[in-house]
Amino acid sequence: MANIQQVAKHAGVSVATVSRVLNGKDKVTAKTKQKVEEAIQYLNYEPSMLGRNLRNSESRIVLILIPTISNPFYFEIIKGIENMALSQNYSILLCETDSKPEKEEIYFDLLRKKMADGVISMDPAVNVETLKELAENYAIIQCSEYGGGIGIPYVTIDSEEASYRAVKHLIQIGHRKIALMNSDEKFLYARERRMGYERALDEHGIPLNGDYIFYTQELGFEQGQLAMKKILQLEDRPTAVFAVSDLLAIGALKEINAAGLNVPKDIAVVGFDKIDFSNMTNPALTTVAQPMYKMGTVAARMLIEKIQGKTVDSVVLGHELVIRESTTG
Amino acid sequence: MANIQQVAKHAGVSVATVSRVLNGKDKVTAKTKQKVEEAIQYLNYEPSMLGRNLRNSESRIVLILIPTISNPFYFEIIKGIENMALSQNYSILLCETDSKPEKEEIYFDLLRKKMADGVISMDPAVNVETLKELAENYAIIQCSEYGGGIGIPYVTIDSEEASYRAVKHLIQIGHRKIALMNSDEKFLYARERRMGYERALDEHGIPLNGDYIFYTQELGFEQGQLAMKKILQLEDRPTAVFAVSDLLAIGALKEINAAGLNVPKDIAVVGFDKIDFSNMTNPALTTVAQPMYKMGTVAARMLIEKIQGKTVDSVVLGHELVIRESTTG
DNA sequence: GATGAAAATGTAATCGATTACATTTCGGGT
DNA sequence: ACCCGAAATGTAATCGATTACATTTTCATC
Repeated sequence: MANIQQVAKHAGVSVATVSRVLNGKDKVTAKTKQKVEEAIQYLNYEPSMLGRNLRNSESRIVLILIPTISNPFYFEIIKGIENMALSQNYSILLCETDSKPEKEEIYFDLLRKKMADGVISMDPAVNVETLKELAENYAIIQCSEYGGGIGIPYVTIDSEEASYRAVKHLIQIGHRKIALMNSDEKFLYARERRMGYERALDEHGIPLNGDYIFYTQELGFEQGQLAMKKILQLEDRPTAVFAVSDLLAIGALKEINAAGLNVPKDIAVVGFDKIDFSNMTNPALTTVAQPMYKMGTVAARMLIEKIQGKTVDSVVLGHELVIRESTTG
Repeated sequence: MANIQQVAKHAGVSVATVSRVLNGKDKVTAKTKQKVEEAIQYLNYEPSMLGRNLRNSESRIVLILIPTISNPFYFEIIKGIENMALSQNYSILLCETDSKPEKEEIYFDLLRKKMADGVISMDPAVNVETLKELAENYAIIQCSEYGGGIGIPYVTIDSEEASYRAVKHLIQIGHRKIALMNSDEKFLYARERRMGYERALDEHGIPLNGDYIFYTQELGFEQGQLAMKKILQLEDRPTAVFAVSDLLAIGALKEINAAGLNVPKDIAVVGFDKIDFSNMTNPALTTVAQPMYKMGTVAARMLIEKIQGKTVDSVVLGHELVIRESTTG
């Protein structure tokens, strides 16, 4: 547990020289460098980031805000962020907010107290006012979800278009009675996905049926089951369901099976996100793939640039419809 | 972005007094306290943890080492750790090692550089030698996985007993040809689970059949599929499969379905861990529930006590067999 | 109002690094 | 041998808090 003073003393040089060897940007003679390195070896010295961070007024930590760790949707994004961050010597603090303002505040406080250099928010339920306020003084990027027009840079996909394509696929394979399992429209992406749904119907001359649109409070498996229960009770039962998350879709799948019906023969199902599990279900799920890893790396790069004081622009990434058994049997 | 000096000046007191108000343990007059609080308000002051951490030689961050974030097994444990940690004013840094020593080293370095106060390791592939060495100077707890007899406190379940009960359940509902889908026996828990399997067979007079034991490199879905493929090709096909992780079991499930066979009629399946998804499959999976949330809180409490210099003892928690459709239809 | 112990507050060292600026050393040219 | 600029190294301030110890204030008591 030696410090830089002791290393300097042992090497017979000043702390400045030790620091220079450590950081390697200022010049030191090969000979002194060796002396210092020997002392470091000998004393088993590891520079303390506490001292360095204070001096540099940085923590080299970035926060990732997610509503819950249980949604596999975030896995690849997080990996993307992590790898990019690590390559730039940042570590990531994963923050589960449970969509609760109290927990959100705990993590925002880390930012205010300089324990974190920036935030990547993926929580759609984040308090936009607080975020806007924080963005004036701190580096903040929104990833996947974004509040819309608040001047915080974001990286996301074109939800409207993705939704449009998913529904169009269902129409093209012959469906006309298509239910939409959406999340609460207080979220921008939910509104966008409904618009895509409507545009696809409209374009193919299918009248909009309000009874076919369902809203769920969260994007989980249970909510999917519940919504599907309601759909199955409709008099004029849809022949296809488009769910705005894979977990919802997997819930629907299970419920359809439980009712003794077949996917996709009786009801086709499309999900959204292409989480790992969408491939493990029976049948495998047709779904919209978001470029999650890329999204993560892009978000991380943007954040780091923001931290360095550069101005960064928002990014919209592409997506892809992955057609599997739940629509084509 | 005010600092404590400016607050002191503005309030007309010394920095010591401001610090006392901040920490609230030393006494200050109501009047000065108010003055200070007004100054804090006025200047929008937030104490910097960088300064505080340096002075206190702590980071108030704990590391969680997991092989991969994609295995839902860790969710509840992480939640448990997080909640306990937050309640004690610690934040958690989630570290995905991908079971690679290089990544492991990055995170261990954070510990050495005082960026973290302790580690909870859940990586079975962790380098035991390094861990042992680190444990001499730093607070380290092993959670769920443990290297065995290295003097690092751990919290886990009785794997042998859990495995025994799972297999016994299969025997009790009539199975005698039971395959074991195990992971590499370089891991202690894998050896223990095989022992439980053997004990159950032995106790019921069922001879051990080496052809029924399969080893997989990792505990994922694909490995489960692969192993199941091999099992299905056996001449004397087993009527039941016990997999040491739910992901393996889910892979098996999918493969059995793909072969046109029925679970549990043709082949019964038991998993291990009770991850969220074990309930979402069709049929729902019989599995061994580990008390994951509890495990997390216990591990976190142990770690914090270790950080505070106390000595802590290892803990073995209970488990529970959850019987669902994949064995009882 | 003087006294003194207790309570409140202040002073300054400290944690461990980085770095602007000052000083020393080096080496080439004459 | 001497001079001078460049290169290497050293000195000390700095980041922003906490806290041991010193000093001042308060107030009950006589």
